[in-house]
Amino acid sequence: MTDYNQKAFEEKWQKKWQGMNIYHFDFTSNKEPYSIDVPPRYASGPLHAGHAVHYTHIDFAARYKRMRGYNVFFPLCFDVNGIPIEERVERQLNITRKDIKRHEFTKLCSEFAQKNIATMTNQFIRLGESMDSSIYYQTDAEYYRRITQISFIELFKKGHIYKGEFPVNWCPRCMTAMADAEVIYTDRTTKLNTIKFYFTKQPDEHLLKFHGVGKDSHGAYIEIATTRPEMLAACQIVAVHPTDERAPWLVGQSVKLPPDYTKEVKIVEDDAVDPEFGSGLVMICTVGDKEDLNWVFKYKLPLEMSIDEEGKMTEITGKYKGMKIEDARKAIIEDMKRDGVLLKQKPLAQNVGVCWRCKTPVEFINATQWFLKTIPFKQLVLDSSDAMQWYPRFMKIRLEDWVNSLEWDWVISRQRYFATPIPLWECENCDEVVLARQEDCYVDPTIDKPPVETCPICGGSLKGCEDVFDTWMDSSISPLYNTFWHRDEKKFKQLYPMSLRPQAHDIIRTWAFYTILRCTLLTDTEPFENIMMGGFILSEDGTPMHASLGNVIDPLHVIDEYGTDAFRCYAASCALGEDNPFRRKDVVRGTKLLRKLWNVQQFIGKIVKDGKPKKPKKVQDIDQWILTKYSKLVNTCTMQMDMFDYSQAMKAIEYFLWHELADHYLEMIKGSLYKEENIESIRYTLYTIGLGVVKLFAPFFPHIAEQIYFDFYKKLERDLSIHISGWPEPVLIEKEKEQAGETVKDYIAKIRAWKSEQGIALNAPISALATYAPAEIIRKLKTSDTIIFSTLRYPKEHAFIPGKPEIQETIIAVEPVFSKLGPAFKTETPQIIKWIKDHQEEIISKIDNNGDVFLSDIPSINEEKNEGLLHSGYIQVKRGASLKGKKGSRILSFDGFYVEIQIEIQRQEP
RNA sequence: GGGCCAGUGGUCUAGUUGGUUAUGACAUCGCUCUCACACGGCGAAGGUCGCCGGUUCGAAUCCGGCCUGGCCCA
Repeated sequence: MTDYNQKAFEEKWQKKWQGMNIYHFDFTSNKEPYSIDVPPRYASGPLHAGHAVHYTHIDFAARYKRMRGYNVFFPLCFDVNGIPIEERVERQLNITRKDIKRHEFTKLCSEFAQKNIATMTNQFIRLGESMDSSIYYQTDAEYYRRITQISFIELFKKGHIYKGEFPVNWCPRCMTAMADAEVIYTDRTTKLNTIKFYFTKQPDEHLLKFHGVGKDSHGAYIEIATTRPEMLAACQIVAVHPTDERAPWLVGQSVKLPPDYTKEVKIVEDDAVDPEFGSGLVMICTVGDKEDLNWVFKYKLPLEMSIDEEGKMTEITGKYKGMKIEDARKAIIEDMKRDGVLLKQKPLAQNVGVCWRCKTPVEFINATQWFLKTIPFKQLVLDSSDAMQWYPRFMKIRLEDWVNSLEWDWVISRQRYFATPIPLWECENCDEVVLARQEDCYVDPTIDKPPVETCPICGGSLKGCEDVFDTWMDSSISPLYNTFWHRDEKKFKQLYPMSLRPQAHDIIRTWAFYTILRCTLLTDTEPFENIMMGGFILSEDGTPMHASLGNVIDPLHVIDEYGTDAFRCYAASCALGEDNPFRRKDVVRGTKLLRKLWNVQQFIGKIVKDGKPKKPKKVQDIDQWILTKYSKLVNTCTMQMDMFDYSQAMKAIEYFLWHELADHYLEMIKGSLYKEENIESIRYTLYTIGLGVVKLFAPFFPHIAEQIYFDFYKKLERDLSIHISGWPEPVLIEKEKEQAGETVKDYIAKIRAWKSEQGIALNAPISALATYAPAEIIRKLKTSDTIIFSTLRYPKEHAFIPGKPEIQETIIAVEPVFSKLGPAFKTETPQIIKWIKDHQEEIISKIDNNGDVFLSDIPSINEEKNEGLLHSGYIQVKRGASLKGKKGSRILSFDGFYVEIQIEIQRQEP
C-alpha cells in the first residue's frame, strides 16, 4: 500500500502538470470550444482566500468541461492598469505621481505590478489552477492596450463618445475624475452647523413668529443648517418647501451669505426640500452633492466652484483660498463663532460618497472629460443580459437595478498616468479632435506623432491627449481580446461570444455592466452565454477581509497546513452567489474526505490490480444495486456541475463514496470477496465505480485524483491524465434491483446495528437460525444471501422463511396516509383522520375479522363507494408482535422481518 | 429609504412543483481496534424550521406583514 502523503504528491503533480501540456487550448482542434472569460486578476497585491475560492470555482468549471470533451479556453491573465496600483506605488515610495516624470512613474508602477504577477502566478499553481499560460495576457501590454484603443476609436466613430464639460465625481487625493461606479458610500458622523443668513430687506414682523427665523442686533435672519460651511461662497440659492407655513413670506426675499455678508441669494420654493431636516430651509451650492446638482440644472444656476482639482479652496472663497477642505471648514466655523453667526452645532450621521480606492470623500468638480454614452443604451444592456443564463438567477436583478438607476453617462477619462492613453490629439486652436488610425495603435499621444501634421480644419497645431482611460475601459473588453477581435477574424468567429463569464457580485455594476455595454455596442451580440456570480468570502468571524482589519486569510498558509485539495474542498462547499465566512472546519473535513477516498481506493486497487475487468454475463443483484446508485449519482452530479452547483455536486459524491460505497457496499461484499464468490461481478463493479468516483472528484481534488489514477487505473486506461479523460457515464439503472439492494442494505444495517447495541463485535458470528418475512422481502434477501451470510457471519443453517414465525402478531396501530387521504377527501380529511385516531380498537378488530374497514363504517362520511380503506391505501397498519420463539431461541422483531436467534449465544454467565 | 440574499438542534448546514416522522457535519454521550480507514464503524441525546397572520384537508416550503443579519444601491 502506497503511503498517503498528500503534500508530497501535490507538489509533485504541480510540477509535472507544467510539462504535460494537458491544459492547453488547441486552436487546431475540432472539439467544441468552451471559453472562459477569466477575471484578469488585479495586480495590486497577492491573492487572499476570497480570490482563491473564486478562481478555484472557475477551475472546477474548466476541469469539468475538459473532461466533458470540450476544448477549454482558460487563460492566465492579469489586470495591470489604473489608480490602485498608482496609489500603492505612491504610498510605498511616499510620493505623488507629480513628483517625478510621467514615464518614470509608470515604469515604477509596471515593476510593482510585475512583482505581484510573479507572486500570483505561483499562487495559482499552488491552488491547482489549470490555467493555460500559452494564452496569457496582461492589460497594460501594448498588444492589449491596442485593442482598448481600437474599441474606443470604433465607438467614437459610431458617435457614442463625446467630450463634455460637466461636474464629475472627483477624488481630491487621486486628483482624477471617476465614474459613479467607483464611488462607494460609507457612514460617518459630521457636524450639522446652523448659521444665520440675514435678510437684505427687513421682513414683515409676522414672520418672526415662525421657527427658523430670528432677529438680533444686525437684523432679522433665517437659520440654515449645513454640513459644508466651507462651501458658503458657492451658495446660489436658498429653498423652502412649498407647503411650509413660512413659504409665502420667504419666497422672493433675498438673504446675505456669511461669513462676510456681501453676496446675496434669493429664496425659492421647491418640493425636493425636506421640511423635517434642519430648519427646513436649505442652501443650494454648486456643487455639494448630487441633489445640489439637480437643483443647479433645474434653476440654471452658474457653476461656481469652491473647491479645485487638488482639493483646495478656490478664488471665490476669498480669504480661505488655497486652504484644504478640512482646514477651510475649521477656519470658517471659527470665524462664524467669533462673529456670533453660528447658532449651534450638532452631530449628524451621514452617508458620504468616497473614492473606492483611497476612501477620500469625493467632491464634484466641473471639468472637461470624455464620456461614453450609457443612458441611451439601458435597454440594449438589459436585452443583452436577458440573452445570457445567470447563475444564480437573482444576480441579474442587481444588474437590472443598477442599469435602471443610471443617471449619467460614463466618464472614461482619468487624469492619471498608469493606464491606456486615449488615442487622440486635439487642435490647440479650434479643439478639433484627430483620432489615431487603427493601424497605428498602440499609440501614446504624449510621445507619438499624430497621423496628420496639423489640424485638418484650421491648420492649428495638435496636442496629444494627456488623459488616460478608466481602467475598466481595458478590462471590459476582455471578451473581445480573448476572442481575437480585430486580430484574427476566423478565431473571433470560433470563440465569440464566450461560453462563460465568472465573476464576483461586487463588480456587477462595473465589470459586468461595462463589458455587456461595450461588447454589445461593438459586436451587436452579447459577450457571453453564461455568467456565474461568486459570493464574498468573509473572514472566519464573518466580517469582510480587509488588510486594515488584519483578518486577511492567506490561502497559502491554509494550503501549507492542510493541502490544496482540502482547501478546494472548502471552496466547493461555498454555494455560488452566497457570502461565506472562511470555515476552517470545512478544510479539516476536506482532509478527512481525502483520506477516506484514498483508503477506499487502496482497497479497490488491490482487487482490480490484475487488469481491467470485462462486464460479466451476470452482474449479481447487489452489484446492480450499487451500479444503479452510482449511475444515478453520475446523472445528478453532471446536472449539478452544468449548473455550477458545486456544493451540491460534491456533497452527493461524498455521500455516495462514504456511505453507499464504503459503509454499505464494501462491507457487504467483503465476505464474498474473501470466499471468491461472484468475483467477476464484484471486480467489474468495483473497477467501474472506483474509477468513476475518482473522475467525479477530479475537478475538485485534482491532485489526489491524479495520484490514484496513476497508481491504479492509468495502465488500464489510455488517457495521459485523469484531467483529460472522459467524464463518467451512467452504466445501469435497474429500479427493481435498486429496491432489492435497499432491502438487503436495510436488513444488514439493522442486524449490524443490533449487534452493535448488544455489544457484539461486528465480525463476530451470531447464531441466527432463521429470518421470517413476507415472501417478497424474502425473495429480495435471497438474491444476495451470500452477502448476508458473510457480512453478518450467520451459520450455514440459517433459513429464509416466507411468512411469519410462530408468533402472535397483532396490529398495534392503524395510521392514516395523509398523502392519499388529502387529495381524495379534501375538506373531509380531518374528520376521517380524527375518526381513525379515535376508533383504533374498532378498526383493528374489523381488519382482523373482515380484512378491511370501509368508508361506510365512518358515520359522518357521505361517500357512495364502499372502498376498503386499507385496500385503497388510505390507511396503513403498524404491526407489532408478541413473539414466541421455539425452545432455546428467541425472536427479534425488526421493521418488516423477524430473526430467530439461538439463545446460547447470549449466555454470558460466569 | 429601495433592491437582493439569508434566518432550521450548542455551532455550521441540506431541504421549495406543499404530503404531516426535517438532512448531514462538528461538538457531547455510549459501544466498538472487524484483514482500506479508530483521522474508522455502530448507536443515543438534542430542533415549536426568526416572529405574526393568511391560503390549504395539510406549510420549513406558497402569499402578506414584521423582526434580525449580510450584501448592493440611494
